[in-house]
Amino acid sequence: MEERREMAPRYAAAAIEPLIYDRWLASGAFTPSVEPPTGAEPFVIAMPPPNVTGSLHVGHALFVTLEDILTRYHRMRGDDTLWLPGVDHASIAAQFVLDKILAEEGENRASLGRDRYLERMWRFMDETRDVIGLQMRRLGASADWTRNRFTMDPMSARAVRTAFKRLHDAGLVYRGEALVNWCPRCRTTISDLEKVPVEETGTLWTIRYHLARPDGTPDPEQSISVATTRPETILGDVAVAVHPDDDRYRGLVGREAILPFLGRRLPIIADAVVDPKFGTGAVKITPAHDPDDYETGRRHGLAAISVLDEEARINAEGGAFAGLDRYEARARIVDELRAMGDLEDERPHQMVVGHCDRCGTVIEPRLSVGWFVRTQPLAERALASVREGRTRIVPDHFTKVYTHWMENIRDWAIGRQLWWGHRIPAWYCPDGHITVSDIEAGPDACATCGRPAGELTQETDIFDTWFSSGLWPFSTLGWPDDTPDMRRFYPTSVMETGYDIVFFWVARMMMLGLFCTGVEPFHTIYLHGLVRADGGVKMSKTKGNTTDPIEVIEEVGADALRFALTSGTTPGADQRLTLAKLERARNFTNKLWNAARFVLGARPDPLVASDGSPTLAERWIASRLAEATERATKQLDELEMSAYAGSIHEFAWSDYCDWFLEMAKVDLRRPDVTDGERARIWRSSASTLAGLLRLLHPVVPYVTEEIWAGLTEAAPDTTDGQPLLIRAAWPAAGGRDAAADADMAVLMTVIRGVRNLRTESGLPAGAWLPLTVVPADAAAREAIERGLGYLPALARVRPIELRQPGDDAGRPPTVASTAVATAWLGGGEASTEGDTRRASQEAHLQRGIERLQALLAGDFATRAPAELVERERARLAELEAQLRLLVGD
RNA sequence: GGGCGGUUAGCUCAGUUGGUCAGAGCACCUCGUUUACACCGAGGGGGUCGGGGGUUCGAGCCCCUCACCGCCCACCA
Repeated sequence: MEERREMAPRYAAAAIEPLIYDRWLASGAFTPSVEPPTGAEPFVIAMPPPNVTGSLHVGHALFVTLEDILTRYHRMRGDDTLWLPGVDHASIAAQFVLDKILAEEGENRASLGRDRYLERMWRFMDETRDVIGLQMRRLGASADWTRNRFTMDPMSARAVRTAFKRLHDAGLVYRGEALVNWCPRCRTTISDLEKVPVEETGTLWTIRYHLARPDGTPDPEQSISVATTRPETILGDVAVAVHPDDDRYRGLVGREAILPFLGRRLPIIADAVVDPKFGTGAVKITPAHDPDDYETGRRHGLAAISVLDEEARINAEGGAFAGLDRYEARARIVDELRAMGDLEDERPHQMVVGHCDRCGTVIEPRLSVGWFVRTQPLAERALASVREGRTRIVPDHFTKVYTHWMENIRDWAIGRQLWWGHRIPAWYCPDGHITVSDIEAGPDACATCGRPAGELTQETDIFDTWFSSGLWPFSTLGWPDDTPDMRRFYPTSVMETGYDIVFFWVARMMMLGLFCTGVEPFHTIYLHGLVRADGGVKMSKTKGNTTDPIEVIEEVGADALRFALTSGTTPGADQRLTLAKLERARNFTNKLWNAARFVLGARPDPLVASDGSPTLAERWIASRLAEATERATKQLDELEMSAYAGSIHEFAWSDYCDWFLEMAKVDLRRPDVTDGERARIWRSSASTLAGLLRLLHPVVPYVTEEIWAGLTEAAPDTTDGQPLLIRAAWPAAGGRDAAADADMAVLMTVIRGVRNLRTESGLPAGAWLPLTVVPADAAAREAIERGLGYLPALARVRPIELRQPGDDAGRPPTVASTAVATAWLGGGEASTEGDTRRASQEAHLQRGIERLQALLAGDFATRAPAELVERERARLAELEAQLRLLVGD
C-alpha cells in the first residue's frame, strides 16, 4: 500500500484511480465467495458483451456504469452478487473489420484461405479482448474477471451445439429454401434486423412487353407495359401479373408476353396482390429476386430463376448481360430498351431500399437453402412471460415495442456464409440425410442410414452471432450442465442493455432462454438510452464525433464520467454528454475530496473520549443522513439510478457541506468547547462522512474509496474496521429527529432571510452587522434560541438581539420577514437599489395574495381537502403579514 | 402506412400515483481573498411547462386535437 499522502486541494483522479482498482482486484472483492453467504439473496446483473472488434466507446461506458452501480450496491447489501463480464465474437462485424485490416496488408479472405484467416482472427481477438478488459477496468467495473467469458470459448460452443440440437429435435429449426437477405459485399445471408431501410430517390421505368402471337413471335402491335424500379431483374421474369378485376387487362389474362432479350414466354396471370392504381397496373413477376413475386410465383406454380450470382453480377441465365454488375446491367438494359423503343416511361421515384447494416451495400433478395428457427412457438412463450409479469421491462413503454415485434415475428435465418463463428452442427450424408449432433467431434454415423462419419460432410454455414449471444445468461454459467453456478446465478436479476438491441438480443434471449431452461432468463429488463454527441447527433466513427472514454477519464477521472453519465437522465431516453456535464461531475468529486480534506484535517489530536450531548448540527445531519439513506435505498431498489445520483449529490453538497460542516466549524471553534465535546462533534462529522461515502460509493467508487482509506486511519470506528469501502456494508437508515429537523428549518429560514436582506438592502457582504430578530411566536423564539449560536457565523451578524414576539419597536423600513420571524440589520441605510427591490417585492406579494384570495373565494374552499385549504389560508396570512411589514402598515 | 418517444428557464435536462412541482446544473447579474474547496461561498434575475380545446375544486402531470423534432416497425412493383 502506498504511503498516506498529504491531501492536495485538487483531487487527482487520474493518478489515484488505477491504484485503487488494483487494491480492489487484489482483495478479491469482485468475485462472489465460494459458498453463498447464508441468507443472502442472489443478485445477478447481465451485460451485453461488447463486440471484440475494437475499443469501447462512451456508450459502453454508460452500461458499465449502470451495471457497476447496481453490482456495488447489491454487494454492499450483502447479496450474493455476480456481474459476469465477457465479449462477443461478432462474426460479421469482426470479419468486416479484419477484412479491412487485411486489405491494408495486401491480403484478403481468398488469399489466406479459411484456416489461416481464422488463425489471424484469433490473434486479432486476443488483442482487442485485452483492450476491452482494460477499458472496463479503468471505468471501475467491479465485474468478476475470474468468470470472464467469450462467446467463442468451448463453454459457449457446447451450449450452442446443445441448443441447436434441442431445437432441432423439437422441430423448431428446419432447413429449407427461401428468399433471404443477401449482402453481396459481406457475401452472406443476413437477418431482417440487419437490413436497414433507407429512403432513396430511384427511378420507375415503364417497359413494354410485346404480346406473343400464336406462333410465339412478338406482336409489334400488341403489348402490355410493366413498371419496375429494377430493370436488371427482368432477366429473371417468369410472368406478368394484373389484378383479376382490372378491366383494362381482362382480355389479356391467359395470353403470353415475350421477354425482351431472352425471348422467354411470360404467361399473363391474374393475382389480387397487384395494385391496379400503381404504375400501369401490370407487374413483372421475378420470383427469385422479390419477396412479393416469390409468393406470387408459388401461388401460380412458376419457376424461380436466379439471374444474379453471390456478388450480385448477372449470371449465365442473363444471356448477353452475363458477367455484368447489377447496376451496369441495369444501365445497359435501360439503354437497349430505349433504343428498341420499348422504354415507355422513366420517372423519379421515392422508395425504400434495404442496406446492409454492417457495410451499407444494397441488400439483394436471394433464393437459397439454409437453416431457420421457427420462431412463433418460441415467441408465444416470450410474450406470455412479459404479459404475465414474470419479466418486467423498464421503462414500461418498451413493453409495447417488444410485444409488437414478437407478435409479428418471422422465422429467423440463422445460417451465415462466413468463417468466423460457430459452425452449424449439421452433417449431410451422400443420400441427403441430415444428422444434427451436439457432440463436438460430430456424429459417428448418419442418423438415418448409418453411413459412417467419414462419408458425412458438415454444414459450412456458421451461426448468426446473435444465436450464441442469445444463450448468454446461461451459456456463461455452464449450461447444459447442472452446475453450481447455474443453480446459484440463474436466472439473471437485471438484464441491463441499450434499447437498440431489444430485438437482436433481448428478444432472442427470452425465446432461447425459455426454451433451453424452461424459465425466464431474467426478472427485469432495464433499457438505457443512447449517448449522443454534443448537439444531439448520433456518435459514429465516420463522423469523427465519438468520445473516447479513456480520454475523458484521463481528463476528469472515471468517477466524473460515471457521475455525468448517470445523473440527469431517464431510463430509455437518449442523453447528450456535454463538457459542462462532465465538469459538473468533476467539480463534485473535487468537492467531496475537499470536504474530506477538511474533516480529516480537523481531527483533534489527541482524540479523547466523547463528552456531552449532540448539538443541533449533529442531530440534524444524522436525521438528514437517515432520510438520504432511506431515499437512496429505495431509488436503487427501483432502478432509478439517476434520481439516486441526484439525491445523494444534493445531500452531500447542500446538507453536509454547505450547512452541516459550516455549523460544525462553529461548534468546534466555540471558545468554551471542551476536548470531549470537540471529539464528539468531530466524530459526528466523520461518521456522517462515512455514511455518505457508503451511499455514494456505487456511483463514484474511486474517490469514495480513497477517502475511506483516510477515514479508516483517522476514525476506525466509523468504518467497521473494514479497510475497503467496496466491502463495507450498505448503511441502514437511522432514526429521524423531528425536533432537530423542525429547529433547523426555523434556523435556516432566519439565516436565509437575513442573507437575502443583506443583499436586497445593498449592505456590504463582508461587514459584521447588528441583527434584531422578532420571532413570530413563542415556539419560534425557542427554536431560534436553540440555534442562536450558529447565527453570527452563518449570517455574519453580531450582536444579535432576540426579542419577544410582537416587539418590533424601532423597526427600520428594510426588513426580512418570514413565517417564523421578522428581522432587520443595523448599521446601514436602505440603498436606492433596496428601494426598487422593495417595490418589485411588493408587487410580487400583491400578485400572490390576489391569486390566493381568488382561490379561497371559489369552490376550492369547499371541495378541496381541509388540510389543503388550511395550508393555502396560512400562506395567504403569511403573505399578508409580509406585505404589511414591507409597506409599514 | 402503422407505432412509440420528445417538445419544461439562454443551454443541457429532472419532475414517481393530478394538490408548495414550477426544479437542478451550467450560463447570466450582485457581492465575497472567514484557516476544506474560486473545480468555492452568499444572494438574485429568468419559464402563461409547444398551440388549442376538455375533465376536475385543482393539470407539465389525465382525455381530445393540431404543429414541429426524433426513433422503431412495415414486401407495394
